[in-house]
Amino acid sequence: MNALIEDLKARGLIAQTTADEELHEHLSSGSRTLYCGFDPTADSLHIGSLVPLLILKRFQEAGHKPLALVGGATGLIGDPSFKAAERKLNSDDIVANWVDSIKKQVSAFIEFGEQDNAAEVVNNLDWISKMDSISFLRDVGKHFSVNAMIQKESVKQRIDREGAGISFTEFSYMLLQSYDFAALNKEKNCTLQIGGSDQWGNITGGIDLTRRMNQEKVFGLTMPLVTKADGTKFGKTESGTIWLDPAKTSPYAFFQFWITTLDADVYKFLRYFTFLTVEQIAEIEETDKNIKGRPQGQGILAREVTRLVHGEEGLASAERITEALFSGNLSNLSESDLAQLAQDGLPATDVNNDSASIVELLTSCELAASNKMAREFVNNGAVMVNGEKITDTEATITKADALFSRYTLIKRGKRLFNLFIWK
RNA sequence: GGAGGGGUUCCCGAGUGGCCAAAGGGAACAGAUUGUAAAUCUGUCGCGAAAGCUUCGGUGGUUCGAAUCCACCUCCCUCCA
Repeated sequence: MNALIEDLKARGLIAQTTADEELHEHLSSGSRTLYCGFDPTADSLHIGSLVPLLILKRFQEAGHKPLALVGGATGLIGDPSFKAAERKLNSDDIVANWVDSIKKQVSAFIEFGEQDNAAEVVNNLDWISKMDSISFLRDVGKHFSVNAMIQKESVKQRIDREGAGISFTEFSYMLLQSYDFAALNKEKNCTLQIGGSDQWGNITGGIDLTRRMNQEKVFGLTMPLVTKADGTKFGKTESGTIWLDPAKTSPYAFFQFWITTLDADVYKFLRYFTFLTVEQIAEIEETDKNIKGRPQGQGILAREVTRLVHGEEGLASAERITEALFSGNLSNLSESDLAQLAQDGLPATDVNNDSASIVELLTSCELAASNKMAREFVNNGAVMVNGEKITDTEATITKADALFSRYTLIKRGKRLFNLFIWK
């Protein structure tokens, strides 16, 4: 039995593998090369890609060589797997830009350098763009049966469902990804592909193609889809997707995302998203069972994952804001603390007058979408100004009332803040 | 190329001339309760203080009145070739 696979199993991180026993043997008998693909569908990855990224890292720590494939070519096509509808094509230059930013992000998780199992980032545009359409159809396409392809669960809803449909472009996606595996096997002796469970069809396609083109036996491993106990979608909040790019989701917002993890999910997420051992996590869970009130799991999860993604500094800034806003008294904050909060990525807005109505302030930032909503929030008692509840919709906030004549901190609801800076 | 079916407010989806800012569900938001949970209960959920205004793929038309009828355009789907 292979220790790494056993650990992944214990963490619940394995959905399916091909040739289970042979895979154990394969990984135990030497340093292997594996890859995972990341298609550029935006200028940043989001936390949905965190599980595969961390698994690449786990493999590397176990002595294997990870390849992060950025889909410069496949990103131009669009993966139809389990997607309800055909997607819009993005232009070459946009995708090329995305490839660059995603390359950088991916690089933060795995070690490069001189060691034998140093990571590499590859781009499938490098080999796919070299292939002409005749070779594609003769050398790759000939190995695929359309009969088999339309049977794949991943495209079923597009084929069966009334009102859906799939273009030849997206239908061919599987062939490109399959060819990636064969090409990486040939060039880099890559023998394992990992991915989310939605990639199973594409991965097995690649395994078959590699056997046919290269006469090589290669393996696949998929991770389960990350789900939440309440059935809502993982990775989204009221303010949208949680990105890995700190410019798109601040370390503070990122930290907050994890801190609000449901009790029912937190230990599972600790196993998925941290490098704490399963034994350590079991201990945390055991301790939490015996304390009344707030469990410690969410805090540990938030700290571990924020450190992994944003480093010690990002974690420190996230914790500073969290500490200031959620533990007790705002009046304890010094002027430099307040200045630091804005620096650390707490949403902040400049105000150019000496006074403004509460409604104006709320609508001038993300806290309220319209005057109507702003009034409703005030009426509901959802608005706090510098820690004091405001219930008068006509209230005026002045510079003179500001903390240090400069800062007004407004809270809407349980955990949404905006700092106003008077000029 | 031919025939047919569609595009409704964040999503799904009802609505075929006035009672429609538009059913229902989901998501979301606020309050109570709590642990910055869950569950539950209450309220909100186009804009506007209100009068009212803007919306049902687009443009134009019929009508006292249109999401609903007509014309053209556009995008999507299904089947046939």
